[in-house]
Amino acid sequence: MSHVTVLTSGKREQTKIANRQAILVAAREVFAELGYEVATVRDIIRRTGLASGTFYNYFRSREEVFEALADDGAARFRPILRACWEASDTFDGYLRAAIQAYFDFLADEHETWQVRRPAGEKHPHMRIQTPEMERVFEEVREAFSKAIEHGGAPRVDADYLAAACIAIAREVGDRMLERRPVNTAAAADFVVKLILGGLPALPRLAP
Amino acid sequence: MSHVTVLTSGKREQTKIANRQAILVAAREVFAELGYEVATVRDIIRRTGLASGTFYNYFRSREEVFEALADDGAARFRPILRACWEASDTFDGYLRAAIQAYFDFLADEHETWQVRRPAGEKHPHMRIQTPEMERVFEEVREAFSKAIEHGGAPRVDADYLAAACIAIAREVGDRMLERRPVNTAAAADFVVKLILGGLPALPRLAP
DNA sequence: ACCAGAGAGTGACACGGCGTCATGTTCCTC
DNA sequence: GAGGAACATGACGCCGTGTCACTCTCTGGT
Repeated sequence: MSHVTVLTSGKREQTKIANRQAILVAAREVFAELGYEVATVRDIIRRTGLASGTFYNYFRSREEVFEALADDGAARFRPILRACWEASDTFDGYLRAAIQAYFDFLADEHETWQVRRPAGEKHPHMRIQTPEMERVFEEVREAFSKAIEHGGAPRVDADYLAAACIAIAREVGDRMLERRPVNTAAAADFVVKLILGGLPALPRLAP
Repeated sequence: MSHVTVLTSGKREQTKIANRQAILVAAREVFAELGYEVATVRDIIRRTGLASGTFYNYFRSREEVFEALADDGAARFRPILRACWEASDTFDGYLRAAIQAYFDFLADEHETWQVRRPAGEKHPHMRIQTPEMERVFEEVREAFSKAIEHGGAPRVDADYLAAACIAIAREVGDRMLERRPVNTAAAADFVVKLILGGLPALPRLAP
């Protein structure tokens, strides 16, 4: 019998991971099928086949599972965003790459999951405020701040600007998904031009 | 005894109106104090002193009361928006007036109600999709379309543009409310310049 | 003035979801 | 292999939900 123990490969650990995953998968399906508002913790539990108490070993509430799913989305997008930053040498280039990447990501997630969204329903795609989503916001704001410092952009209110950019991307992104065919390039072009066009016109901060 | 009967002044009608109003007021308070997610229909009922069955004579669910409140907000804002349109003779003027009006409206509502919003919590301020909110969107889109027709703005995608403008106003508006002091003029200036600056750079549609 | 009936208010009730906890089971450590 | 820690289990008490049979009050017609 070998004493070789791969890190976190005890049977205990594995079922723990498996259970958590099972709950997340079930929750994703349930939210997609019933809609977030209607779905209950019991619906999720039933689909996993676990006992009700087990659920509460992993999440405190339906809300918390939802956030975990949302956080997961943001966490998957963040490295992409980071890559855009590292691959770009100008502010314009970064912005264009980031927006395009976001729209592609959105379109991809959308068709992977086939979210039926009952009219203005909550869905865990970057819309809710989670720690990971907060980091995405920070990253965008930082990118803008750096661009300002290095003269790649005028001295404007980076906080408002980041908020505005994310808001535009979210909203136009949503509308993009409702058009047929889904055209991420056109949407990205629209958003990028709006932002880059508006940037020079923005009120300047005192230095 | 006079036979003069003011329209809809039967006792029946009056209590009906009063009850509906009582429920809305109670709901507003409960949502503000507990947050939308946590509040229950029972909380609202208890505050009104009515019987539980009565609530369901007026609204089908907690969600429906919430929408009524949200709709109310949009309904109060719409005439303001309309007035901005009628008072302006240029597209720029309309946009500036509308954004400024929205931010003033937002600041006013915010302090009237003293909404404590438990971190990313839903609140019935123009965020949720209601019939009245849909009409606001339509109105903005129409204003843009008309401006395009009359040559006051380039031939761009009015749908994306309206979505983008509303998104920016919402998001920057929210951040504005979190700064001290609340400066609606500065926020409006930011948003207006961003949009008007970006407008000429937007991709044109085929005529 | 009166009455019949419509329309609204009432709250007990059956149902089901919620989160907990005492108990059982499984794996890990020594 | 024994002891114990960690986790799974599901019955349970609690509470919110939406309904419905019943009551009461207002109204319109005679």
